[in-house]
Amino acid sequence: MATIYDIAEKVGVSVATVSRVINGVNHPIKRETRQRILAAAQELNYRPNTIAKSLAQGRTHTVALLIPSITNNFYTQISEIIESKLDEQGYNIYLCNTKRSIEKESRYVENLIARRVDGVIFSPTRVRPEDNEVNLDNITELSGNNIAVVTFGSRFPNVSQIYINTYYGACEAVRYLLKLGHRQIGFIDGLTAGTRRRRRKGYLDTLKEAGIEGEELIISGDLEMGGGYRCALQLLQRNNPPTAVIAVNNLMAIGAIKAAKEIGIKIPEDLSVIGFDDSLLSQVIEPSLTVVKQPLAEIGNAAARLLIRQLRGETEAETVEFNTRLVIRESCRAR
Amino acid sequence: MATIYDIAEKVGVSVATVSRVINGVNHPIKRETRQRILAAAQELNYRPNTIAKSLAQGRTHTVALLIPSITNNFYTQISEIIESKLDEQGYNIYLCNTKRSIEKESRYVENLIARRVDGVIFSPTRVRPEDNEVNLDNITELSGNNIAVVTFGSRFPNVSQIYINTYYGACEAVRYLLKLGHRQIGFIDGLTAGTRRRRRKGYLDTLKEAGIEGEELIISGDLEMGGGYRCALQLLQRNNPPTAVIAVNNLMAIGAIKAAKEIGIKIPEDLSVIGFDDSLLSQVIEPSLTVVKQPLAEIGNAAARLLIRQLRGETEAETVEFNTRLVIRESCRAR
DNA sequence: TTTATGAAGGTAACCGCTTACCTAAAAGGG
DNA sequence: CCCTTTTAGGTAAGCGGTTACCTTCATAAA
Repeated sequence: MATIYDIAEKVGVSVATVSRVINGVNHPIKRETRQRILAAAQELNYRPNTIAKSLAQGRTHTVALLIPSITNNFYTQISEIIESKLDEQGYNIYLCNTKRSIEKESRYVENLIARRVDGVIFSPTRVRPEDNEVNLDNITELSGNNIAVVTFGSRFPNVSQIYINTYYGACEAVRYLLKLGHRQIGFIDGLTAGTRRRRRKGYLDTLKEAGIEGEELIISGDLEMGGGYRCALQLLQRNNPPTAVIAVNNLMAIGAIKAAKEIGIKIPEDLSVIGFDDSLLSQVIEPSLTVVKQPLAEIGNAAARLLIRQLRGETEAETVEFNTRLVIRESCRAR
Repeated sequence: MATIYDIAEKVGVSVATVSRVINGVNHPIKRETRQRILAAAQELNYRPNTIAKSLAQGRTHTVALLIPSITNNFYTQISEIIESKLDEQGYNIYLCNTKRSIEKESRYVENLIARRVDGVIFSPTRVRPEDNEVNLDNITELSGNNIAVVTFGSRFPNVSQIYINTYYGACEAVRYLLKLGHRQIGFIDGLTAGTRRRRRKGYLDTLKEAGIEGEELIISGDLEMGGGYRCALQLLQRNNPPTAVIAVNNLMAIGAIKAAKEIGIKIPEDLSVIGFDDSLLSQVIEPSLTVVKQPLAEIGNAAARLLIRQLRGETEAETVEFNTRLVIRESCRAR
């Protein structure tokens, strides 16, 4: 494969001149020389070697997207925006799917440091609340090695991040159900901590304001449809079952609807359901699902923007906060 | 950031020795020296520089996933498998989302050559049938620059590829509908060519065998839900509307169901619907959708396997073929 | 005419690591 | 005891660029 040395030799100039022409740097070059160099490059089918360039310049123009899932609509929507924004700015993206495994996440962090990525957009995984520190280690390792970091989905000190106020989203959902006359409101939580803890808190706080204890109607499952299904079955088979249920993501909400239908509970007549995260699924299921929607496009845009800001050298951490929006469809009814 | 020179100096050995220890190459090293080097590496918080290594070795241990969409379930399912297999083998993955833009695809190909990726898993985009050549250019450019290539979703000569026999999938779908007594079977196609042409051919061939002309019941739209919706409306508002309809992907099938419902056509009583590609959506929609399912996990595994094979030096192109499977749910009925 | 300035290009060190080839001493073999 | 291996390690030339610092003219200004 041709190098700038080959071009230099062919044209009879030095590699410095070739490099300048190829990169269009601000250095005077005779028009004719430039053209001869470009012609030679073409003829030799020259391809710049980004690896060598990265080594020399200490910048790779590569960033990583470190996320818990690439099949979940929430992350794919955000990823699509991020990819498009960063591609525009000349960055390539490493796809790092942690599958909610802390080990894999840590391995990837090591790997990304070794690969000298310029930045990382990171949605950390936590298996248990105590794992907070593990993740902090990963983040401080990255920043400590001079890698720009933007996080979302968790809060960390001194890191640029996107914060989605799902606490109020949960409050709004509960308030809506209270207004519809529900008192027994179940809550289907995830097994892991993370921001979902705040949804649970919003749920509990709002109930308490209304003088209701919610603790015993909380149940946890994995974040998939099956989890929602199983949790709903358990909730609905109590002797004092809820008349409404909130699930922390939309797969679990769908699972809950499925479970209810199967045991003959009509939605929304007998049971109101609210999910988090919007997606086609929520619109396609019958009845269509009322959800607490997170602004995915904005989140993706903001993440890309914060990262680019840092890559340009602005160093102070910035937090961007977004609110959720309750999208009312057909899965809730007054009782 | 510490380099092997720093370690060498600290321990009092040459960089060659350090390099050998760090990489555990097969070269005798005194146990004590090894330990002192490892200790020094630890102390200096040494991180190997993959960039330098790549430059020296001429291999980047990086591959690219070049696909038309990262929000479409079909690609995300496959991508998840590919990521996990290649990660196991020590490869990082560039996420390249072409969004079905030939320009973006070509830009990415240039970029990937410049970045000296070791391989590419490529699902090429074609906007029109004539664009075949454009894509071939991309593929020959890649292989011409000594980059391993595995394609899926299109057929190319002399390239390792996954071939999904959607022709027979389409035939099977049509046969199933014929057996249910349908004669007027509509076909909702995509606007672009690609493998979908084969589905159309399967549809037409099978109808012809049964002595039916299908041409005039073919209609094309974009590959999204809206496209399916609009196409279905047009088909159903003819004066001799179809009693069954096949859509080339599942989003369009869902759109078609939505359209039918809206104009008061009952599914499956008045209209049978079959989609391609399985996903949660197909199961969640009511009635649940009968689909021609493609074996996504197998496709992903095979793609990764074929690529790894090439990365290990086996050069002859290999084609792996998969068949689809008709998953019968509730969206079709005999008439 | 002298001097400063800009145009055009060259030189070579450096980025961090790999690795073919070399050296020297110790161990083993007959 | 001499010769061959093996062990343990060093030397230095790449890999393909970038870029700070020169040099050499030609031109313009004084």
